[in-house]
Amino acid sequence: MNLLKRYNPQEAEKKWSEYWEKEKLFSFKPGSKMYTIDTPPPTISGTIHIGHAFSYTQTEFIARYKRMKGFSVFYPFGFDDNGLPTEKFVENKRKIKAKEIGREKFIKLCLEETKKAEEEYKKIWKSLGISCDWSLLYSTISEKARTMSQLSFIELYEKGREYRKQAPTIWCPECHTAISQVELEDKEFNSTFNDVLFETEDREKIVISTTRPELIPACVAIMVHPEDKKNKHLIGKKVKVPLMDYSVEVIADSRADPEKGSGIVMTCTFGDQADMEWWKAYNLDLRIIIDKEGKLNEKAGKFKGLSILEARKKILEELKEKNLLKEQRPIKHNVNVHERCGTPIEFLVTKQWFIKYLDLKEDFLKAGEELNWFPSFMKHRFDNWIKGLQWDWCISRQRFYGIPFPVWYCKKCGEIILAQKKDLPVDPLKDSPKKKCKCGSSDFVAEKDVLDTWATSSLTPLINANWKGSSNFDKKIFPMNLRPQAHDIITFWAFNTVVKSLLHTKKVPWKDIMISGWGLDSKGKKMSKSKGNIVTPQEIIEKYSADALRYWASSINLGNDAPFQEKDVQTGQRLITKLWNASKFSLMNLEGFDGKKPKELEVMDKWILHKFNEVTEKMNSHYDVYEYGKAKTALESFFWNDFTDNYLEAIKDRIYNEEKRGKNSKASAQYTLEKILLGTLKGFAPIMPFISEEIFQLYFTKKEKKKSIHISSFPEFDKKLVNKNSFDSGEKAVEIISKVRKFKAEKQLSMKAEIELTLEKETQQKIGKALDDLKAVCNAKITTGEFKIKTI
RNA sequence: GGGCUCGUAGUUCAGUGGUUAGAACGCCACGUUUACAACGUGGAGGUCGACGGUUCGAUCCCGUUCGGGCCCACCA
Repeated sequence: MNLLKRYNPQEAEKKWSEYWEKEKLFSFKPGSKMYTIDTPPPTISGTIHIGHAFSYTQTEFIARYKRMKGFSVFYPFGFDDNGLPTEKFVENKRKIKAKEIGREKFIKLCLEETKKAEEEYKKIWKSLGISCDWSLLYSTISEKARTMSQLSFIELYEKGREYRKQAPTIWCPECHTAISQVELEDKEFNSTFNDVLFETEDREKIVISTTRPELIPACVAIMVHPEDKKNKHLIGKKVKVPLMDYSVEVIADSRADPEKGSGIVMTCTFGDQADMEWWKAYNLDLRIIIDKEGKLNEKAGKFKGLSILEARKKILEELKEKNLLKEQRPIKHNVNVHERCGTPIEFLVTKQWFIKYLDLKEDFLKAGEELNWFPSFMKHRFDNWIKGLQWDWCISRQRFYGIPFPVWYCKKCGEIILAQKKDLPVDPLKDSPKKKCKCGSSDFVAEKDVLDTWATSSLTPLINANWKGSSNFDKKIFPMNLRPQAHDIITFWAFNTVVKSLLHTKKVPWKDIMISGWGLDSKGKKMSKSKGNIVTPQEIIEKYSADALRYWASSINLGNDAPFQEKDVQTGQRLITKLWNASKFSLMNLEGFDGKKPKELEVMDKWILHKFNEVTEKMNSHYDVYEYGKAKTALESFFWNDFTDNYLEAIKDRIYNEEKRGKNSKASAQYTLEKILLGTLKGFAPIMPFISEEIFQLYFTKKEKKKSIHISSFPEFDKKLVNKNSFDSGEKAVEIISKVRKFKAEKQLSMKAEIELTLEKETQQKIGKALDDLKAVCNAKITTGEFKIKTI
């Protein structure tokens, strides 16, 4: 036993990590008692920070706890390695543009780079001690995921849930690509509100205020509120669009706010979401004047070729010249921009694939009811999102690196041709349909779009359950016990997974959903490369240890965000040192102990067993509702305050002075020490797996007949250990000890200094046989009388 | 504007309808004690964001309000 050595976390963590892998400790074996986890696949975007370590270790605490509770834990790992974030990562890393080097070459590079990045991610996750089964690794671009994602597409098409339609898309003119709503953010701009004069067919001048005069050539209607006294006489009239030679109709719609500007709105295709709703609702003309490069096209007449900002300037000049610009007021307003480049987005109309689901809102809300939410209030976000849904799910993206649609179109008749299920996965650009079209033609056009990555990542429970279409999959794995994830993607990942699961299996995908917060920088701000405030897990692991980092992550209540403070990691490191030292003391004094329970246990021993039993009960009930932080706090406080500060001090006399105190009293201490140390290590094992394994392996492997603490059994509450009398005696003794310590500290005495301690008869009776331990700890002579402490 | 959430010691956070509101870090004093100076013992430090209400009693429950955060909507 090498107990004199100081604990070296770097060495030990590497050693145990390799050991666990070699022993295949965490490999999943299906059994009768299973616990299945739908692990979030991190997006491959090149940046890993401490926030990732924060949320992934929280799942990990649960996985390790459940394993020790005897569950066969299904804990796969995955990567979300396609889609725009990955494309951007590869473009930046290789300093290329996807459009410039072409589809095929770009995909090749993406596959290369994601493979490299994944190895890096894997290394970090392993160094964190994440106990997933790496043989279950999945990736959303893998053949299996491509097959299932395409299968999902085909099945939903067959169910009549999918349609393809010309529709407005969010478009970034800077990046020349369609983007999704998730990729938008708000940015405040200084702008001007321009009062422009329009003229009705009967020569009435009306004022319309706009921040986007360049969209005047895209005007397709004018809206006023039906109850607007000032303006309702305009309804149904034709209005000439300034600078243009066409007219539009005035329509009544309650979404026009009479109090805003002049109360009259110009509807363009498209300036914002409201325009789209109006366009849809009134079947308006389509006048798209902005092209994919962000320039005005021929529909803008003489403004063709100008960029958006040039056109704005030019049109305002002309309006001024013609006296059609009544007033300009500076305003500040928020505009949706693309998060990657900060460019205000535009809406273009393109053909897209959709999943129809607005009719299923009630079912989705019901599904939310069926799930157990931890913490419960997170469910509100899910409900709130569903209630606010207004659009079907657009699942097509005009990108290169993603899962292709298994779809061709007949050149002759336009028929949609789907791939055969048995041929999946297919790449329509390389493969061809096996049969001729109904019309007899075999001339096809491949669908070039790729699927939204959420359309695939929403299948993770099905991918992991080896779903094969219809309801054919491993019912032991699906539905899963737990979906762990952070709160920012409740509306995306959690919601989309519920959608797909209901559509394919009519079941909710999990029993429980555990929502974690974010790990933030020390000021409580999100970590990002551009802000330069990233702290990586690697640097913290190197400087301290993975256990200490995990300690920090365990100290936050479920669902809360956590600013990263190095001092919290230091506290974890201190706990590790304390555990090592306390174990060193214990193991040194367990040498020669025969492991047998002595006939009678001493009072202080029964006291600590009782206390640990209480802690055990708490830990179990906290873990069962995913409150790992509370479990850790309970154990930590027991370990530090009761076990090391009081118990270890109390038994020293019995251990060191066997001849004076008797053989039984030493054996009693040893028996208890062994029990409590083992229990404490097990309790800490899910949070700090390395230090607990290190100490376990020094002494307990043979005793427990387990090759690792992580497959030993978690402490359980034991009725037999409840002992109210000994508990009361012990508490009283500890109370007196702390009074004595205070006395000595105030008198500036050494803790070893001898004193005379006067205790009332009643107190002495209450403390009972623990009085001998107390005497030794306090180095006191006991006399009887009114409570008093005196130096000698 | 809507939903949720947070506001407690210098800092980061626990916590409960009921004596005197806790921990860690930091600070101060003392102590070398055979697990631990990578430490121990003790101490100082709070109007529980503000205002009302319910209650015998509110940091906790209810209402209003102020301030921070997240999500959504708006952004003519």
